[in-house]
Amino acid sequence: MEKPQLPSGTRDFSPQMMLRRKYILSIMENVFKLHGFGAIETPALENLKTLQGKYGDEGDQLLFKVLNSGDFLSKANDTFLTEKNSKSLTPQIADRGLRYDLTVPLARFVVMNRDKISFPFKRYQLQPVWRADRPQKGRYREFWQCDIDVVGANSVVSEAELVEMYQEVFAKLDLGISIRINHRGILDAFLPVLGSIENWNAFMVIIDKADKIGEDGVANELENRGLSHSIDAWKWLCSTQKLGNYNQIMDALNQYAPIQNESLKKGMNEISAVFDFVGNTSNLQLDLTLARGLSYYTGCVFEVAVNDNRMPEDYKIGSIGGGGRYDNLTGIFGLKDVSGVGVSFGLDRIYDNLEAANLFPTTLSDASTLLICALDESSLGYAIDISRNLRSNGIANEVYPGAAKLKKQLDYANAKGFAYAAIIGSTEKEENKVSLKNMISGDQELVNVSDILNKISNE
RNA sequence: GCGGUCUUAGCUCAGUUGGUUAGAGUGCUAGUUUGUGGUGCUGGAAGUCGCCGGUUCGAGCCCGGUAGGCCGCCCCA
Repeated sequence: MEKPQLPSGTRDFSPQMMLRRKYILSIMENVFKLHGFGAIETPALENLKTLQGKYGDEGDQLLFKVLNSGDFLSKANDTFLTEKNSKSLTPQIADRGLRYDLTVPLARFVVMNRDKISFPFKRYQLQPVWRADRPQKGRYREFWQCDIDVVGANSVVSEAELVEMYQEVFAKLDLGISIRINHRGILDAFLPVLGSIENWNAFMVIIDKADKIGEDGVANELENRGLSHSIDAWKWLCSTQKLGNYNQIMDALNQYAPIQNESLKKGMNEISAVFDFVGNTSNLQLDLTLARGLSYYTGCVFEVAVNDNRMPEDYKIGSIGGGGRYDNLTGIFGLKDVSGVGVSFGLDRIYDNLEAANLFPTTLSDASTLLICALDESSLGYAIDISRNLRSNGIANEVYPGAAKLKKQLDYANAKGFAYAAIIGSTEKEENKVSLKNMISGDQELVNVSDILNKISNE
């Protein structure tokens, strides 16, 4: 016999888990709509051409590719086949792949539908994405992203709005967070210090590890990678992190001679505008070491982490949201000068955090109000009549399928969390009544069918 | 993609230095006076001990491989 098994990194969701996922989703969707965002959906499958080259080399390796239909090997190059050269062979046998995120499909969507869209285009999208990553806690191969993007406007009003939307969603979920913000312009200002774009890239990758390996760890690694000339800049960055507030960091930026250039000025102006527009900046922090991996960001970048003292001490998974501004993404698909900014909520990690801190409302339930229990086959028709009648009055209810033993039916009622059971046997049927039992108190009384509605809604 | 670790009943887990028919709790199921549960009692079913191979008279236990879970690296939601 074949043992049932799921592909690595994928999960089933039970009814209880779905209740909780929908709880999170509905809060987000509600906030998104209040800000005037509209929903779109795009296919799970995209052409590989659309996806490749947008996420850097690391990202490309994590794309799930889908084999072409039919006799896909017949068109493959003989040399690649005999050499078993997967890298060269893949483009010949796989034209499509599963989407890696929702931002690149959005860019494709915007370009393809530019005649129907009025800009600025504010859309939200709640859909799964796939990454061929090694699964771990908080890290799945299929997971949901909840994206909000504003395309076709370059004002930082949008950045500020997105920050506030993060705040609103997590306030409603009652989860404490901190939002880190930085600007690519500020990071680009370090280019003269590093000397070359290669050095700059290496520098960004290394400083991104700061919270793991510490200040000295980063300094050592810079030394090892031949970037010792950048250690002063790193030490300076660290000193800004110790400054308490945003104004002090901005002052420090103004006074640090090696990076005074246009790029810095642009970045600082935009950051300062965001801080001005956001109503409550208590959980918003300017963090000059925030780099973020995705190669398409050009302006502000964001990252959201849980910051809640109800979380278990040892519970740590990565960020639960992130995003930024991208000026050139639609350009790849032939639509120039369209700027976009967007952020993503990681549904699965938000779920994991809420569960770990026990922050889901206890009232979440999809149980029906009433279970109708027939004691004999001849009462089933009567039970179904009552059920239909109550349902048309908006009372969620169900008839237990079949005249099973009452014990079994009540066990089911308990397991599923019914508030009431209506017990029906020959006596009740003849008198046109039901024995209405309150499943919490255990009280039971014989009531007329017409009184069930009142009884249930009054208590 | 690399390293570590784990996998025994539907679920959570015991299983001593390799030695007869592999256990517990929970869940499931059937009884326990006619039609009353969430808390009683009695019984029952359920495991080729992840999978493949090896060592041995004999393997849940030792060895090799492989799949999956978890953890770390890489990267990220």
